[in-house]
Amino acid sequence: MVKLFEMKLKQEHEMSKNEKQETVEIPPEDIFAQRRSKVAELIEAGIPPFGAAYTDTTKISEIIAGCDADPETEHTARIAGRLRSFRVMGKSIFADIQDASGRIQIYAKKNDLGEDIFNRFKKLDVGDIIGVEGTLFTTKMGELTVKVADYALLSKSLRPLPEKWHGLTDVEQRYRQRYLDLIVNEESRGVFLKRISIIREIRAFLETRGFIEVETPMMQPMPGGAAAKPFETYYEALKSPMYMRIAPELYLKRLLVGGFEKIFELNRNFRNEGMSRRHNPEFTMIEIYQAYGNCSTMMDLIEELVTTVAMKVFGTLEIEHANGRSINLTRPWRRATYDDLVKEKAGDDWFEISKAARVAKAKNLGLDVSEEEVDFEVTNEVYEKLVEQTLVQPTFVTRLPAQLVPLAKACDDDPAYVDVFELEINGQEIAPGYSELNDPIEQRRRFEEQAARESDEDVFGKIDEDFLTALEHGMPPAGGMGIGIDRLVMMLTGAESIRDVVLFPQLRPKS
RNA sequence: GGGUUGGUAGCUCAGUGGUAGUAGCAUCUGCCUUUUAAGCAGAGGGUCCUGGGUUCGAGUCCCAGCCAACCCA
Repeated sequence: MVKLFEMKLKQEHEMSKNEKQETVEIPPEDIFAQRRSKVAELIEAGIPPFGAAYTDTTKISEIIAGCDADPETEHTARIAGRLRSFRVMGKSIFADIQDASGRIQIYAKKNDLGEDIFNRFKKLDVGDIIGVEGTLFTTKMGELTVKVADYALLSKSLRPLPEKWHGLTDVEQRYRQRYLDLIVNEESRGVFLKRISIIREIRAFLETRGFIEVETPMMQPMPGGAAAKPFETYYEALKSPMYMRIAPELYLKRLLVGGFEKIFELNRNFRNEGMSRRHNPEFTMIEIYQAYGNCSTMMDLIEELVTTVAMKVFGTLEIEHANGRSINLTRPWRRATYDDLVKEKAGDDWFEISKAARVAKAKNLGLDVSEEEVDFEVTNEVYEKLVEQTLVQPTFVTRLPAQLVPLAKACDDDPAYVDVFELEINGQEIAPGYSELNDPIEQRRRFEEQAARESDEDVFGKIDEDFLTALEHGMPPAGGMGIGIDRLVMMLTGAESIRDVVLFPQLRPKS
């Protein structure tokens, strides 16, 4: 290893020599070239610019906490991180170093380090990753600072960090070069750490209630469980087309048939649709199924789940959003039927008047509807455009029209409605929940009906016989639900865009 | 897909039809041993998104395109 490294050093050395001969003078504005030449200088001096391990360090946050707790005694520190700022003041240098836990000032003094080490330290750049050892003191200005006794260059940075004052403001660059966003924007780093905690707490919550996490195929020969356009791929070995899943539902139900009773899967789904503030083509969803439960079992479960997670991660049920809205997650959440909510906006007589009257009324309300639309679509337009976004506080919308939700169980008292809910928070659908359909005959009928409607699109026209066969063996009655994790995180963190809660959101490839 | 706004130095941005800005940050040089958006002095750095057009003259006005953001579908 050492030998290899030396060879590499030598090679780079030769290379840099050649480069030097060719480029006599590096223009000062060419930062990359400047940094490359610093790398060459380091190699020449026998100092590896991309150093080795630097272990036995302490987290910066712990150093700070330790000093706060006991300010009297002298503390020492051994830390590693990235240089975030660098202030040379003649024979002394102040710099800030940042690790995953926090940021602390370091101070290098020529008298302490000696001329050689000090001059080498002076050649460091903002962005370099270094290790530092020293004692702690407080400056005149009262800032806790590590006085450098020794340091090691762990990785030279060849490219500059974003501008120090404005930071990284370009939205596109924040997404494309998320690592810069994470280095520079503490809020952004915070949101992702919150996301990670939310997911961890969801798992913890479900596991303490006896749910088990399962994994089902993401590549499926027939995409199902939702109405969405799938991504298509091809499996060479089988010489057959495959689809990225749009939902895990049909596989999870097979597991209910197989005797697993309380299951969940938390992972990615893929939908071949446009992207927007609320949509990323791949998104994270958790689906949860509980045998012998139903729709209201699921409502109770998600109320408890979301409030528990919010308390664990944020310590509060009051979520403040940037737009001044505040969301109160305190239980119990409002439960209202779909029809009642529509009537609130469109009038109590909405379901009694003729279809033509409904279309006219919808137009009056500013909706873009036409006579050709099926009746339930006109009503749903009212719901989607006028009702949904007004549901800021958590609301379970229940008893949806059967046409809207093909996979759920009908209500006992009226087969035109299904026993489901949609949980709306902050004007967004966070989670749908169902009393799952476990009647294989009815399920087949609905599939066939759907297939007839969509026969022009070959993928949807097919019926998942394998799934029906499973159902025909008997699936226990069950409650099921799916929670859009990205949207849940948006709601809990106050993020305005899904791109702010997905580390690497989908973007148009740069040519 | 439609509308709005924008694209000027590495970054953030000024720019009134007449040589592109004493701009800030960053970079380079010099001074500076408790600074902190350190400071002071100096230097270098430009395909004004692309292509047409109007004009004696276009970063600026017009048209088309590309890219992005925001809103709407």
